Amino acid sequence: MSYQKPVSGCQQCVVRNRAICSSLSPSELDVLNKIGRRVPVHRGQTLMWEGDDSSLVANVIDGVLKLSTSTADGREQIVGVVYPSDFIGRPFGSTTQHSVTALSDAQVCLFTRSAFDEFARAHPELEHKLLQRTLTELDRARHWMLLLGRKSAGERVATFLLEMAHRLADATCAANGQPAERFELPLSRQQMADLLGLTIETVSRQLTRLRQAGIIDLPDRRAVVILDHEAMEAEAGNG
Amino acid sequence: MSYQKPVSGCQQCVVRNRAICSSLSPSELDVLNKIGRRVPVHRGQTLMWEGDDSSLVANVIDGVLKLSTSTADGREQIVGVVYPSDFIGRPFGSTTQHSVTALSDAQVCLFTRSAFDEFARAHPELEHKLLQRTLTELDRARHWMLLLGRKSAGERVATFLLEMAHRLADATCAANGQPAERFELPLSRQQMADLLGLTIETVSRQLTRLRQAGIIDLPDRRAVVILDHEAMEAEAGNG
DNA sequence: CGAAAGGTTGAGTGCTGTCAACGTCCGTGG
DNA sequence: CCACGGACGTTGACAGCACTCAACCTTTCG
Repeated sequence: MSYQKPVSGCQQCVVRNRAICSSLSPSELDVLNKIGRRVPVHRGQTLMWEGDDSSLVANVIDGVLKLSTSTADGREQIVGVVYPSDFIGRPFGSTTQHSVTALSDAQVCLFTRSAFDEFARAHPELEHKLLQRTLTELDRARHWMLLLGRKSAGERVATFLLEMAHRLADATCAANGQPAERFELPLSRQQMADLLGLTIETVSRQLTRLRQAGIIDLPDRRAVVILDHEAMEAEAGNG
Repeated sequence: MSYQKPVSGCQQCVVRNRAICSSLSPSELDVLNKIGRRVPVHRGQTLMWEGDDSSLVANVIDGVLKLSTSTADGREQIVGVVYPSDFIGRPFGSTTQHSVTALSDAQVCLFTRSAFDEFARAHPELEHKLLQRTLTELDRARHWMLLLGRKSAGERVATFLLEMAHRLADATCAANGQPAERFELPLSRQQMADLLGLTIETVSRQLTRLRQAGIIDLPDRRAVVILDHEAMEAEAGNG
């Protein structure tokens, strides 16, 4: 991993006002500046490995990354997807419980865990932001457990697309004036399957079914257009 | 819900040294004492409802409770099981994302969220304990996602029994000198099914299969004895 | 242009859900 | 004390959804 010189200035950071650092004063930021390094991560590169000693933590500046775990025989489950301003790694703990891999080229602001832990202990406002973020992630993870434990393949795929639309959508208007949503998937079919607890073939079939039903369009492999938002909600099992 | 007089003394609390309150000095405990109330909860009673305004939080003093969510059409998923010294409720957030229901008669130390939030903001050591606990819960939830997304019914039941044994086991020795573990399940078959993302029939069949294979014994409806720990690990898919 | 990676479609199987009957345990009330 | 009813659990028959295996198509890249 190629370390670069210290972050030129947290003040100019694009996630300055959204990441947990937003709790800090300019002088505190200067200190943080000295212990963090901005590091580029290439698509497919794994930043942390499941089971490793937890020696690094980071803020995501740009790009999308996955968190994943595997069984002994190689079955994989994606347990989280993180976006700019999200926090990754396991502070205050000895081992990392899941791997972190870049889904797109990305940039992260990397800290050694020991330096970050020490800094965080001295800055309660930062810990508070981290607590809020962790509580939100826990709610999200538990909500996903409902999908994995109780939803059908059709419901899983529809739920996933709606969540992606919610996170990524460029709201536009179709020619007929009906609202439409288009976005680019940050995941391959295999990654969607690993997130949804399905196989690649089942994901593909469900997407085809939704397309043939006129509920979505798939202009290319990575693009999705939601044509009928109401039908999607029904497909997702939301009332 | 019947409120009782304020906790007579946190100093004497059985979870005093394990719950997040362990971060507090005697004088700080006195303050906390004034805003918390010890409340009994009967088996089956629901303390918080999914979707409600988050107006209460609590520490578990005694008993076992479940956290659960449901789909619009009534399918349920248990997303967590909490034990004495665990924290429940959603501080610093407006709504509760899952219901909390007692699996056994229980006692909790209840706070209004507003009072707790205010107290926590003023006591960084308490927030730090809460952060550690939340990070651990997040790791646990994400690990359970692997079970729900990727494991077979047999693996799920075996994994669940091993985790229960780990949490509850009275280590004993069988007559032949081989180590054995016996424990009482805090969950009914239906609740096990809701936790594992299975049906009650499938749980029952897998238990019968493990019993007939000589890997476990089921002395009565709620008791389990693990006869062959190694075989259980293999059944659980832990390589 | 060819190969490799990613994605779709089809045929068939099997695991787990559904529906139903039956068994067991326990508390209640005659 | 016994009869009854309800909650809980087990077992069986069957069906269907999702997985497996395989072929084929599309896109990308050397």
